[in-house]
Amino acid sequence: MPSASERAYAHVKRGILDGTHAGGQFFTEGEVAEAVGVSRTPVREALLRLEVEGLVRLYPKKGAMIVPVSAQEAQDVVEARAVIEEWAASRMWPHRKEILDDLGGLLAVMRTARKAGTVEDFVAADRTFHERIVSAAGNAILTRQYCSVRERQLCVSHVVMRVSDARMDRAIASHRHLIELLAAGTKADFLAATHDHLKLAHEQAGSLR
Amino acid sequence: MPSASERAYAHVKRGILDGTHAGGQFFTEGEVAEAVGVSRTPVREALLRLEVEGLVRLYPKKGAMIVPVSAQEAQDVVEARAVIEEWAASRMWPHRKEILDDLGGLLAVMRTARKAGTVEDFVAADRTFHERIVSAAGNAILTRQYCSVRERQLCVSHVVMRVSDARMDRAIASHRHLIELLAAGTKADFLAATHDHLKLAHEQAGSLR
DNA sequence: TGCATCTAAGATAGATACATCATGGATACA
DNA sequence: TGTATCCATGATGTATCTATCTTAGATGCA
Repeated sequence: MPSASERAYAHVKRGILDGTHAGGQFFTEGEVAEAVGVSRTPVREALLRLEVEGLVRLYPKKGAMIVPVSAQEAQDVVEARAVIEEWAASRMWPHRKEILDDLGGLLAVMRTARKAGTVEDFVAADRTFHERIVSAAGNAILTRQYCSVRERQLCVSHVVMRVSDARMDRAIASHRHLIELLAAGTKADFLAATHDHLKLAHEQAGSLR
Repeated sequence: MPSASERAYAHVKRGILDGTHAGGQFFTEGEVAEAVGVSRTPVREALLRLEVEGLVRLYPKKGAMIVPVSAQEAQDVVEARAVIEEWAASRMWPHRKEILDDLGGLLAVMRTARKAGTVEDFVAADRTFHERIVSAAGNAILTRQYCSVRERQLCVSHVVMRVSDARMDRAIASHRHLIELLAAGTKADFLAATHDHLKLAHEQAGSLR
């Protein structure tokens, strides 16, 4: 059984990420404590972690606010992704063979999720796909920061758009292309494809404002 | 007067950053609580924040350990810096005039600190110098991550090397050069100079292993 | 001597109690 | 009626207390 503070953490985070609680909304420690069925102490720890991650903002003696997603932030998230992913694409190139199988498996998961219509699974596989590439670049610090950015992007997604079937199809094709290039392409082509892949996300974020 | 939890946070962090407490060292909440003169509750919060930042690692029911700096991590820190700073250099170029005065002031601070031999001030000014450049690129997420990386680099520095007079002189020259390029150089030259500036740090980190 | 087990000390995790502070509304006065 | 002040309410910040868990060391047995 997970600890009380972890349950509180997961509860609040889930509420934010799945869009149940919109940005800008205020809430108190007591509310969370009662909802989760623990005391305020573990809730405080959970909120603290969430603040460091940038999901909530704590106002001393007043309460907690879910950080709203601004148009600016949507852009920032996508740009941060691009900076790290494009660096990673170049850096991981020599190690590409080691993760090809993993990536193929994740692409299969995406296909399955597409057919089953389980958007959650699709998005998760997409995230893992790119995380595998980034972690293959071998820098623990940047990998960690990348994961944090992707998580933040989940909140943004709820504001910006819904994941449509067409979008999933395009994503599948794009990921398949990336795998093909890793398996039997040139480094330059792979970098270009990575860039294009991210440009798509950039344009989508741009549509927010 | 700062809150109890902030005092605890500052106390522990200072101990780690200035090298008083070496990496790998264990300590308990109670020790910190007694040293700072507060109860264990705010200490817990402080340690939690420090764990998220990656400075300490908490072992459930056992205690806290100061994360030791490995050779790998020293490399990772420098590389993370380079990735963000080189991106920032390119991105902030159109806005360079807005921060020139600030940068000049910081260079002056570095010169003063060099003469006075106050290494602390020198290092702080150096950090702020680069943070200004990164924040001028206008991405709040990457700026935040950059600050976190730089902070981590402080721990690394204590392991890798001491800041010598010669090193300070070189740093001052290098920063002056960057300012000159921002004031009246080309973008390409500035990017190249940024790259060189970071390569120096990279080689220093390489000397750790 | 070597190993398994038991026990006691000490640390964290969590709950609860209390102090402090911010805020909104009621009240008194001009 | 408008405004300033006061107070009640409710939230956080901190201290303290209890339960649980980990582990080092003592103890007993082979």
